Amino acid sequence: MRDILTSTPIESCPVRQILTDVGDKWSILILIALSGGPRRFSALRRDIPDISQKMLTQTLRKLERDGLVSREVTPSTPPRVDYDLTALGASLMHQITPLAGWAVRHLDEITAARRRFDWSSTSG
Amino acid sequence: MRDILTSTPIESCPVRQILTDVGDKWSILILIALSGGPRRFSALRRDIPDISQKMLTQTLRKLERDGLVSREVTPSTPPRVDYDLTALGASLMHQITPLAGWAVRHLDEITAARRRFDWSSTSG
DNA sequence: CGGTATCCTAGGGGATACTG
DNA sequence: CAGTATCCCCTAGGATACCG
Repeated sequence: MRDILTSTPIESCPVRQILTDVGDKWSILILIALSGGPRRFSALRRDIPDISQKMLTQTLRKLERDGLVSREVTPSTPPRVDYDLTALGASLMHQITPLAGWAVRHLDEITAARRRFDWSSTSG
Repeated sequence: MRDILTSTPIESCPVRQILTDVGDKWSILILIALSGGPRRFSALRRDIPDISQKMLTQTLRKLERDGLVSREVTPSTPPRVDYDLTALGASLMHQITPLAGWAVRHLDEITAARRRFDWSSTSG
């Protein structure tokens, strides 16, 4: 796998692309929220209480641009916008789920490692 | 899965933790390089040509702190430092590999979606 | 309701120089 | 060789205000 690094320009490493893409502050949270089914803008705001309106819009646009999320506008008054995972987005979440499982199983281990590291830096 | 969002404080969502952790500019690139076997500092610099010395050190420290990477110093002159994946790091990479496969298989699709999005934004 | 537009700041990350 | 230390820039992202 290491040859990915030399065989392709770094910028185009596919793993890196999706990890940095989905690794920003809000993307996965939105994707997780949408994995429960379609959701309106305001519903997403409630799902993720501490996201700002700006970042919700901005991140949704990015995910839409990537083809991971669909956006359907109903031009009523007041307007109504429904977001949903696309097939591509759903298939990505299918990959994320085992990773989520790993994270849950090993979070304690990571936390413990951090404590050890910080402790031995401080005192030893 | 959506209940992760409400059942726990957002900050502690485990998936988010590892994704933002490994989603920074250099982490996966280093982890990928190390998944080929142990590697010296200077070898990693060659593997990832455009990383700065500062960021290589800094990112390695973070990964070490997380318990994903081990660091072994041989105090010779000149000094020698070997980095390697820990068992935890290797098990993480085990989860990343299928994700990498997905990324490779669907990168074209994402790129196409972006072109469509950018095109329809520009022209109508 | 579902957005823009504007302003502003914390910190990620590069370049360069120095050290044991 | 494998790092610190310093400086400096740029952008992700928050707060606030306005709009159809």
